[in-house]
Amino acid sequence: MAGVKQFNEEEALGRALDLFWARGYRATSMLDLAEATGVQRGSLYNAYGDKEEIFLIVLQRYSEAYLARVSAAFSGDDVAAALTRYLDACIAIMMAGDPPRGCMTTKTATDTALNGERVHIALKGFLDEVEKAIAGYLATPVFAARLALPPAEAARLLVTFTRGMAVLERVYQDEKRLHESARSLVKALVR
Amino acid sequence: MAGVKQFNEEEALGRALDLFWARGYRATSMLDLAEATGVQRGSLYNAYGDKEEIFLIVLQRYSEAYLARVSAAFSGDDVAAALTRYLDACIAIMMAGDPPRGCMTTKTATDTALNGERVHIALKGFLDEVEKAIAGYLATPVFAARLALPPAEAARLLVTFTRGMAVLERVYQDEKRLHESARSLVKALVR
DNA sequence: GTCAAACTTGACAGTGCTGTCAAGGATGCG
DNA sequence: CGCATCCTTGACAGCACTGTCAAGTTTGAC
Repeated sequence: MAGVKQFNEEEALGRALDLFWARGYRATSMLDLAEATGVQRGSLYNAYGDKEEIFLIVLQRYSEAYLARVSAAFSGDDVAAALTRYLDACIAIMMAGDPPRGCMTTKTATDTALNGERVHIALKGFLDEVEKAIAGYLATPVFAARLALPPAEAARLLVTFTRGMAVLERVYQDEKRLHESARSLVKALVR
Repeated sequence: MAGVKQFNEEEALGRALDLFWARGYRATSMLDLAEATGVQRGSLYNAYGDKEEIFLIVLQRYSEAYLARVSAAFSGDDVAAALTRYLDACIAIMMAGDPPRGCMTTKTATDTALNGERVHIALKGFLDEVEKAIAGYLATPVFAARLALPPAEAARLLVTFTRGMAVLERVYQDEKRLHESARSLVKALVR
């Protein structure tokens, strides 16, 4: 039972993501991770050093998947439809799981901010990327023409708003309510 | 040193509020509260039962102060100015302290949601009240006439957006950025 | 003055988490 | 085959927090 890595790293990191997602960074202990992945605590320390390192790896995967969904939403030439698709995707991401797991980055961001400098920087990087991606899509002339705001402002507003939805999801756990708010935002944003 | 309550309850609860505000519900321990208030841990258990009880009392005070600021913002007959005052007040509340303490209810709401059933219900009640109050002010004809959305929708959107600002405050700690986003929202919301 | 009630204090047991380490076993290279 | 290397495992020390409690002290009512 030793000599070479005994566990499937892909699978273990996937399970670690699920756990961080469900509980947030701080509320997840190494023991939790060990149980969820089936890998002994000592092995995790040996392989990754500490919880922060595991989280950073896992956030990278999360980020890639998230950006892919953002990209998928901004297709076609109807801004309102694209924005609605994007916001609905955000809602779907948060409402997945039983109980719904919410938004991993929002949970972590509000986890007293000082979770560790590197985690904080990684979160900032994630939001920067999302905002930049959205701003890029919205700058398409066919989209920009119908927006009530310049693309960059609209992108920032959307990022802020989706974080707000993540908070309200935690409080109300009411998917319908989130969709309604999302539609309101689209109405206000599209001329 | 006994027989009758030795500590100033007003002052102790005020300090408890400061601590919950700075750290969030979960990250604040009874020991922290004891140190901050100068009241022994045992005395706190004796007087209030447990942390949840203290938090509920303290949230009530917070809520009253918050609603008073909301009310103050919605004066005059210029919607854009009123909304800007409200959002600026939210920002001011979050940026106070050194380091800035952020938004207490947002921190607590995202603290893994299951902080305790009563805390959860109290948070819901707080947001309901804020939304209701804003919707009431926005329903004033002079305000409603210039909104891009019905008052109820606008109120819900504002609540969601301010929660989002609370998250971004944690991530970027950039007051200017928050004011800019706030101005964007006002632009989108006022016709 | 007496006494029950109320408050304070320090201590204790129990739990859970972290980070480290030594011992032991498997592996693959030379 | 021999051996250094790498991984696993269980254990340990240390720390922080919770909730409870008994003992002691003060108070106010009678």
